Parts: sequence; C-alpha cells; structure tokens
Amino acid sequence: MKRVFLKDIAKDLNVSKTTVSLVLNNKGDENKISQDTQQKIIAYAKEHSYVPNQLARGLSRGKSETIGLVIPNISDIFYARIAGFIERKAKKLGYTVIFSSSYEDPKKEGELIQSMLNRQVDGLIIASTQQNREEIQSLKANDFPFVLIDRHYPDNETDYVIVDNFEGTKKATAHLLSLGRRKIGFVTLKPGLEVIRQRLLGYQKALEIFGIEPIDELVHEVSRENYEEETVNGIKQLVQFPNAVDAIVFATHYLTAAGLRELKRLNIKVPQEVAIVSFDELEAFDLTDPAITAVTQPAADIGNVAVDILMDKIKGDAPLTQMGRVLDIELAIRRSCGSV
Amino acid sequence: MKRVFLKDIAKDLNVSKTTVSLVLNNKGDENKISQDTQQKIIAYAKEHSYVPNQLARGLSRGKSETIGLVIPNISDIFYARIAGFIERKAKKLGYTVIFSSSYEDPKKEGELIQSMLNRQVDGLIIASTQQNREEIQSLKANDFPFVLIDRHYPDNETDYVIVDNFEGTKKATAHLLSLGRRKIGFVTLKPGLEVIRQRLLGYQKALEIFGIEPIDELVHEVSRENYEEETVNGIKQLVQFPNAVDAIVFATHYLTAAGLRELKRLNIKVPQEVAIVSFDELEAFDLTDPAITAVTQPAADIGNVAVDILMDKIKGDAPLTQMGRVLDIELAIRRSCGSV
DNA sequence: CATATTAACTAAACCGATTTAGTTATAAAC
DNA sequence: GTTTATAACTAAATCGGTTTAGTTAATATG
Repeated sequence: MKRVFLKDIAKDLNVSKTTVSLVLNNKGDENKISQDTQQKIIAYAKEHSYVPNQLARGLSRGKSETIGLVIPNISDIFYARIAGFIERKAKKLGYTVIFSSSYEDPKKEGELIQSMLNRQVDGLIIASTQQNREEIQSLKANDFPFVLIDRHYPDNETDYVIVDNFEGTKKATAHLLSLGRRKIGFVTLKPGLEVIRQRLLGYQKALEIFGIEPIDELVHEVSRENYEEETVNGIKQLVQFPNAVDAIVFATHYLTAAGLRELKRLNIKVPQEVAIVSFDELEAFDLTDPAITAVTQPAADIGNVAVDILMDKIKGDAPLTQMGRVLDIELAIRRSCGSV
Repeated sequence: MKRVFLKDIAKDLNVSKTTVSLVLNNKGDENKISQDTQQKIIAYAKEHSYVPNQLARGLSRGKSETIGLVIPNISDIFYARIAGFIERKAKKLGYTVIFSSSYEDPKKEGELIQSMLNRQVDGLIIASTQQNREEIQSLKANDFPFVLIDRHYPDNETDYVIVDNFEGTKKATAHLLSLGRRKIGFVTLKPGLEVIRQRLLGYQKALEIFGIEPIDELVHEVSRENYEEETVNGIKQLVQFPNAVDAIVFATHYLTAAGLRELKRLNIKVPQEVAIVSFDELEAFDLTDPAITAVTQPAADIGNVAVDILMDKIKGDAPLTQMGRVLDIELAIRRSCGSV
C-alpha cells in the first residue's frame, strides 16, 4: 500500500534508476535494455502499482502535461459545456485541465494566467475579458502556446476559435423582420466586449438591410453586475416607449431569461405582442412558454477545435501562421419569434 | 522579459539561495535576515516579477496547493454550479482546482483519482459513481484528505456533504398528494446510485404516509445512456396505463425536461391532466410552460462546506471524527404541480 | 580574557523524476 | 590478437525550489 518510487524499484531489482525510467517510458527498446530486464521492471511496477510523481516529472522535463483553461465563469452553462468538451479531448491526449474563472475581471484574469504559468501549464485556452491585451501579447511574444476562445482581440494576431456573433444577431434580427416585425428592441450588455459589439452590429446590419432606421432608444444596455434589475427596467421602457417594440433581440441567454420573466410579469403576450429571440440559449429554452427562438452556439466545436489547435502549438508542429476559426452559428426557430 | 529564478536573484544580489527563499516566503524575520537584505531581495523580485515554479516548490514541499475535483460531468449545470463555488473558495485560500469528469464510469473515476494523486493534489473532492468503495477506502486508509459530495457511501465512514434526497422526493410527492393527486408516477434512473435509491424511498414514503398502495408499474426506470428515448416510452406508458397517472415525480432535471417535452408532444395538459414535480432543476424551469415545481439543491453550500471540511483535513486540524453534512433542500413551488 | 550568545547568513542535501555522457563485457572484423 | 562495434547497462547532473545543520564574526557574560 505504501508508495513506491523509481529509486525503490531500482534498488529492489538491482538495476539503475536510469534503466527503470527508460523502460517505464517505453524507451527500453531504443536504449537496448534486454527484454528480460524490461519484463522484470514492468512486472514490478505493475505489481506495486507504481505511478510517477508528475511534479518531479514535470520539473525535470520542463512540461507538465497540463493545460490551463481561463474562462469568465464555469457556472455559466455555455462555458461549462465548452469546458466539458475541452476536458474530454484533453484527457484523451493525456492532458489534465486546470481551470479558473475570471468573473470578467481583467486584473483577476491576468493573475490567473500568471498563476497557471507558475504551475507550468503547457498551454492555455482563454476566453478573455478582452481587457488584457498586454498579457496576451506577452504570451505571444514569448511563443507560449495558447488559443483564445469565444472572444479574441481582433487586431491582435493570435490563434482563436470564435463564433460569428455578427451573423448571429443579424440572422436573428432578419428573421424577425422577415416575419413583419418592424420595431425591434435590443437588450444587451454595456459595451466593452468585442463579441457584444459584434452582436450590436449584426442587429443594426439587419435593420439596415431591411431599410429600417435604427432608433437609439430601442437599444437597451445593462450592466453585468445588475443585469436582472436593469433588464426589468429595460423591458418596461421598451414596451411603453412612445412607439412600443413588437420584438426584442436579447444578446445573452441570461438577458433573455430575465427579459421573458418580466414580459410575463407584465402580462405581455409573447410572441403576439412582442416576439423575442435570444443569442445563445439555456437548456430548457425549448420548453419555455413560449419556446424561445435562439442562436445556438457550437460548444463542442469550440472546445474540440481549440484543443486541436493548442496541441499543434504545444507539439510544435503548428503551422507558423496564426489560425483564426470563426464557427457558424445556427438559428433554432421556435415559437417566441411568432413564425411557428 | 526572460524568466528569473531563485538562483539568479541570489547570484545578482550576492546572497545565497537560502536567504532569497526564506525572505520571499516571509520567513525572513524569524530567520533574522537583516531588513536591508530583505528589502533588497523583495525589491529585486518585484522588479523582475519573479514567480516561483510551483512544480519545484510542490516537489520539495511535498504539496502542490492544488485540489482535485472529480465529478460525473462538468457540463451538468448542477455540477458546474458546485464547481464554480468550489473554485472560488479554493482560489481565495490559495488553491488551484483541477477537475475531471467520470461520466459515471467507475473505472474511469478510479483512474482520475489516481491521476490526481500522481499530480500530488493536496486533497480531493469527489462526487463518486459509488462503485469505487475500494478506492475510497484506500484513500481513507492512507489518511489522504478528501470529501465526498452529492453522493457518499452510507456504510463507509468518510467526510461528506450531501443533500437530503429522501426528504426531497418525499416532500415533492407529499405536496402532490396534498393537492389531491392519487396516481403518482415516478420517472427515475435505473438503480445503482444511493442518491437515486433515496429518492425512490422518499417517493414511496410519501405514498405510505398518505395511505396509498404503491404500484410497481408507476415507477419507471430509465438508463442514463438512453434516457431521452426511454423517458418518452415511460411517459407513454404512464399516461395510458389502465389507470393513468395524474402526476409524475421526476428524479433528475434532465428527466423532467425530457418528460415535459413528451407530455407536450402528447398534448397532455400539465398540470390539469398530469401534474409534475422535478428533483433538481434547470435554470429556466421558472419559465417553462408551465413553470416547474422543483426540489432545489443548495449548490453554494455544497461547494463551500466541502472546501471548508477539506481544508480542515489538509491543514491537519480537522476533528478526528468524520463529518457528514446533510443539507436541507427546498421545494420551489410553481405551476406544474397544480397548486398555484 | 576565555566562553557563551546571538545576528546574519550559507553549503549542501533533498524532493522524484529525466537525461547526458559514459562504462563494461562480449562478439565481430580484419 | 588487436581493433571495432555493439549490447546492456549506469553514475551523476539537472530541473527549481525548500530546509537542515552549520559557519562566521561580532557582542555579551562571568
């Protein structure tokens, strides 16, 4: 039951640590260790269930077989799903994942990245607050393997895997417009994130395509910290504005949930009076009353592609060019937009 | 920009590694290092943004300031929420969290635990598949710090933080009964997990209290791998059984979602024809049609208490007795049970 | 003035692996 | 019968810290 180390195996079998290490790392043959000795060592290791100390191994090899995941919030189902795919794929490749949530705090994000570097992660996957250009650039300058997901620095040449946010809200808004809605509100987060800006632009683009004059008051921006209350206020304004909206696009799943909650409280019929569409979704959005039309994000692809790219980087056989991958999003059409 | 090590600081300042190490670990005073020297070292370290290599430190100290989290599935919002609280609290205490999902595979769970031990985690938080009694017992035998969450081995004396599953379904079922429902179905997972057994027992207990004869056919057990299809079948059976049910209790959030989906497809009015109650919930359960009455689990408490107990263990100042904490659950009453 | 004490350090072992640069004994080549 | 090659190993350095057991010089004590 007591732990056994390389040293112990070596001593007990009267061979050197070197030999044991080579054999257990499958380098026995190439180092011409006799089959006999190899068998002995392997058998002994198995019997005593030897497992190498990863700290020691990591220290001496200069790598840890660990990748770091820095996201805004592991409790957000969107990131939780991505984390699941990343973990599964990483594990398959022999890597362990350590994660930390930044809660959208750039300072904290910087610390987390540092702390992961101290822990000698071999690579990083980051859904950045996008306020850490320095930090990211320094990673790049040091040729440290990393991939940005969900959010990237558009003018920074890095590897990234994101979704087409612009196209997402454009598609969503256009769908509402094509169904005859004309006064379309947009409930979103206060500016700061490029993804949020893209979603706004997509919304505006759709209006433009349909020849609708955008009205500033129809765009309601809430703070992340106090989004529930502010969304409530936003909805109240949007539905009583001199010319009230006949549809609302929400920029995130939680804004949608908060918004729909308030619409119900106000007894506003969805979609008859106000149709709604959500960017991103929660798991029960097909069961809500009404079921919510939503832009769905390919969490599996984001996670898998990110790990793929990162592994290329870590292995060093990555193409020299930085790789940006913009994944398509889909619009899951349900009752809340009034078309079904 | 280039990394600096203890050695470098020592050389540049003409002091020994020992002195530098002591000072940077706040042991300067107790080792009577002069204020002068301390200032010099601290200034130098800050200027060159020295950060210790955690692998080296971990190796030599025999601990890693890392805790391992083994859960069934990080993408399940229930575990994702718990993970968030664990991470936040752990971080505050200077610990990093590494996580892995077992996907309910006991073998995999065992490997994950091993792999975390190799990585020299200082402690483990495990939501076990409950098929690894050996592994857990061995942890305990070796006095390795760990806490079970969500699921525990009832006859194994370990620390754990769980919720009162029995009371949960009992409360839920009793609520339906008190509203006059008499034919109550139970859609649950195939046996295997103690938590699932407890939920079944709670359901049965409530029936017993109300003097209702339990009917085997009203309990429908589905496999985890194929739960969607089997839940669909289960619902079909439950509503057409010679004497069809007037209510259904679901044992997990995803069974509820699948079940409600099917009830809607069958155009069965909820709660008029069939009332439903869920054990555990999804984020939009208050927005579904109808809003779903659910037993809510205190994810924050589970996470926080688990970390508290684990830290006591790690610090070694834990009470010698094993600590079991059974947290209360609440019933969030919404429209699906027909009372509102 | 010899001895004990203390302040301010440091050399070197150690944690548990990996890896480089050899060594030794035997077999093959000339 | 040397020399060369090869098979089968191993000693020791290394990774970057922590920590134990001293050392040295200055000061205090009797």
